[in-house]
Amino acid sequence: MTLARQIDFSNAADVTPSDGDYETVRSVIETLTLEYQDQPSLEQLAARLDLSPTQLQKTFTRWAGLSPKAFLQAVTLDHAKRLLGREELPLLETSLELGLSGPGRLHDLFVTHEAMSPGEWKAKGAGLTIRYGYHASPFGQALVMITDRGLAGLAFADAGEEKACFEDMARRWPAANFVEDRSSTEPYADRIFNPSQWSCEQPLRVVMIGSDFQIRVWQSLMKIPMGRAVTYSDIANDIGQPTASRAVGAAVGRNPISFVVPCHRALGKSGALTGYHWGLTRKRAMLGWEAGQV
DNA sequence: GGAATCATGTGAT
DNA sequence: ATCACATGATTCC
Repeated sequence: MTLARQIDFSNAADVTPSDGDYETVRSVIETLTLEYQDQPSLEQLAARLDLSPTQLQKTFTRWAGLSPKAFLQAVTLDHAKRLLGREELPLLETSLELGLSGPGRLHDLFVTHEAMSPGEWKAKGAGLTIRYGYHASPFGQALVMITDRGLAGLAFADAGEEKACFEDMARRWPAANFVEDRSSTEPYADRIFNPSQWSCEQPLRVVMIGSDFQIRVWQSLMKIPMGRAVTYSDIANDIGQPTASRAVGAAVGRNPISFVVPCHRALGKSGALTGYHWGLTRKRAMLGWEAGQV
């Protein structure tokens, strides 16, 4: 069973599922954004990947729920600015009082989150057992990390980079004890990347391990609904430190639970995608993919 | 308009 | 102390 198949629950019936979708899609997005000036045609893109134009069209649409053309539109500056939603203040203000560990509806994937105490954070994960495993996802190989209190980390790796990806994550909690255990991380992966399983009856448990400042930033990110976006300075305002937008950027960048904590919905004030720890292409992919999940 | 420049908070070394 | 940042506003051409 492939994740690509699970995700496209709307019209999966007439397509052949394939695990390699993200590779294809990634390459198309990269080309499209790198060379958008020469507007490469579907034929040209397909030729480079050794696919027929119709194959490519189908693969892409199955993945995103959006044709390549519509996708491109969904990740332009223009569209990003719309996502930012001029002057409709409530976005972040509304759900301000969530508290640290109360359950709540945080973006469209229902999660409860709790934060590690400052002491636990300072211990750098000492005494903590973290189980991890790799799973296929719409955005490449996903590295899932869990503790007995819930999901603690989610990272992405392109083929061959799994090792580096793991080390990147493990560095964050150097004193923790890591155990590979694919079977216990699998349910999390299933759950996260399958929108039809997003429900509040059994919320996804998430545990945030980070400094006080980082946790405030991440909680703020959780309030951004799917299909919307905010700027780094919006977040700075939300946490009551309006001049700290740059620090916010740094904290967003260190978010260990990418996608679930929707750090890809933070944009520069101009609407430009300014950066992403796991690659700008992936940030575009996530934004476009979400645009197709309506 | 766009490049260069500065003020800026946080966390790692 | 110092430094690198997924920023943003200002100030020059």
